Amino acid sequence: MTHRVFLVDDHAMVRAGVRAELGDAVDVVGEAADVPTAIEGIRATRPDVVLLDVHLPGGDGRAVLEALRGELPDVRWLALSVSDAAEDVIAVIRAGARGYVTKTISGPDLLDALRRVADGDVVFSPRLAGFVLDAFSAGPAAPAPAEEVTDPGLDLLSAREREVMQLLARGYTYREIGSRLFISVKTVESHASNVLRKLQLSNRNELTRWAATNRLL
Amino acid sequence: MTHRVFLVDDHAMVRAGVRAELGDAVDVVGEAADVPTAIEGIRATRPDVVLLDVHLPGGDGRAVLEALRGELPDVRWLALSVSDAAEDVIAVIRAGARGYVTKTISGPDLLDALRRVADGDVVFSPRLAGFVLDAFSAGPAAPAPAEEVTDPGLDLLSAREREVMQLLARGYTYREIGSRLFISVKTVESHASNVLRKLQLSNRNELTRWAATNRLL
DNA sequence: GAGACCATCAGGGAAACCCCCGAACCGACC
DNA sequence: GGTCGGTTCGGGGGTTTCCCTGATGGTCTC
Repeated sequence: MTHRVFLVDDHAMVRAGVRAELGDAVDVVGEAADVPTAIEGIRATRPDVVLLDVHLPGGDGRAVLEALRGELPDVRWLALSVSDAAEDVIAVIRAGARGYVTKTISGPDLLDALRRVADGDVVFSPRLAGFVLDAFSAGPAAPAPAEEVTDPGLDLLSAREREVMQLLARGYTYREIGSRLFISVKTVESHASNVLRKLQLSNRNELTRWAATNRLL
Repeated sequence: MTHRVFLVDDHAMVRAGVRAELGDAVDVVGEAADVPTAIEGIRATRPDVVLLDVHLPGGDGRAVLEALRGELPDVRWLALSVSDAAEDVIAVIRAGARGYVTKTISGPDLLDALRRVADGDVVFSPRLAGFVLDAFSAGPAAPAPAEEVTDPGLDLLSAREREVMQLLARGYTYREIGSRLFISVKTVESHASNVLRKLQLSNRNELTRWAATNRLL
């Protein structure tokens, strides 16, 4: 069964990219580039999931969500954004989105996330899960508890990968990590590559920042 | 005039390295590898400055300082550590040390730091100065005000260097920083190199970590 | 036993990083 | 007028990062 998806993003290229990546795996029932068009289109098509860009001209994507969540309780919302700032994530989650992924996500992963959200799961990019959970445990303002939280981030990594991740975040070079763990530089490269891919990070600086903000150092 | 210095560090190699680096520029009147030996030696030799490792077996280096500061008020203390954790720094400064440098410091810089401390100045590694000042401005528990604070860290950097530093810490590549600031990649390289040297960091990962722990992002 | 995952390592290559040197221009300061 | 520091670049070169393909062997599960 293909889920019915509505796209909201002000960049036509992004919408085209999402369409191309998703292919026939889902049914894209409509698109919108701004808040009014999105509200109208979603109201008309009643999709299973709305893939919602957080930053839109003429109001946040959150405005769309808040305008319709009462009216269309069966619609699930997955936030899509370039931003990984905690405030953006938490704001849209509090508004009612069932997930939040960044635009660095791969096509297959996006498809998987859409399906999970449509099925009622809660989905985050691995690197975001940490402070989303922090925010929920700290501030008791969240209404709906998550049935299932996928991608707890660290749990994606094997024990060895976690080990390498820590040393990467602490600034050690591949060579230093290798001699510290008594493995070759090439093995460290493998683990590092896996870590970055699994956490959807593109280089070790993002890893360092991620680890620092999540107090994993 | 050569200052009389006492070394406290549990690693013989570190003590040997300090001796070698300092050469005849100072008079090393004694060494110790643990707390009791240090207390005894310092009491016997009454040096101008004690170069004190923060982490010692059988008690912190702070124990040495607290045991002797009342008895020997003329002795100046310079903390030497591998740690740049805020709590370590602040604890030993509050205990009465007149400075704190990490073991990444160069020989000439260490000599300079020792002389400054012996002369009554307060000396920090540039990257530590930030949160030391923060701690003092936040918690008013510090007894002795510093006559002169050298190396205020961020203040070491020019305006342009601070700008580049921020973007570096945020993970932008040299190329991206260049196009964002409308300067060439080579100029970015120059600024980056200056930033790392001035903050005594060896690569941009350490910079990212430093900026993250100091909330400069 | 086949498949899936993990850990280990290799070769190769593009890009980025970091440093060395030198140079030019400019403004401030003595 | 000279010196100093900041900002702007260039050449050159070694190191590091990151990805690609591919290979081996171990464990675990179905």
